[in-house]
Amino acid sequence: MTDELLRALADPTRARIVELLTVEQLCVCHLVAETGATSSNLSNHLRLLRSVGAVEAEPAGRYTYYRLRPEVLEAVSAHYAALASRSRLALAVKRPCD
Amino acid sequence: MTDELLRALADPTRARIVELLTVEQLCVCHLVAETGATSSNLSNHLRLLRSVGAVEAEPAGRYTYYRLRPEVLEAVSAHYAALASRSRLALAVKRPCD
DNA sequence: CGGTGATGTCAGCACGCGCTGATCAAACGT
DNA sequence: ACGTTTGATCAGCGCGTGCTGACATCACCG
Repeated sequence: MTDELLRALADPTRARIVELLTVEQLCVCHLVAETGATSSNLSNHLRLLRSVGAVEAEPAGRYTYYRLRPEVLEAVSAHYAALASRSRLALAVKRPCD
Repeated sequence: MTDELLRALADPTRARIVELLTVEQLCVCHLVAETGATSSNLSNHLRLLRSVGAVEAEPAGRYTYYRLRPEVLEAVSAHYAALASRSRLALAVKRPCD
């Protein structure tokens, strides 16, 4: 669970991209239409999402389809679930301040 | 599930704070010792974490103890779990590009 | 083969944001 | 009461990073 992955998913524009991709696979032109962002802007965001393994690209002729990698999202979910679980136990412990 | 909450948790320093607080409740002086950051730096981070509801502060005389709010972490986990679940179905759908 | 449209890349700019240092308030110990 | 310590707040600085615009590339179509 790298910080880079969490930071990549926490950006508003990229979070929007991820949300759109949870419905169906989309090519960049769809994302341009849905988000209103420029193609170069989206291309930069998609490159970052690729670099952290959150999405993968499938060139299809002139277009490029993007899809999510569910395992990665599942890993993020598990990460926060573990933090939540441990934090429940932590409420019972208080380190003395001396 | 606000973007602000996700962004707050994605910052490396704040992620470290959260991780430390999953073990036990700590006051700011402990966090200073554990992270090596300055108290004003930590105070700023803690204020942001408070503003998004991730932690709560309990003044105890001269000290201030901080603890996580497990429900919030659980909500974040559930958020990503839902994305992961939906994304699995999305792999079977591909919007035509015309 | 040119023309067009889809996508990627990069340099440059601007804004956001994290870090610092100074200051202040409150609480404890002497 | 006074000094010390904890912690919060704020202004200012600097760096990271997202956005843009121009250019390059590749695939399709006439």
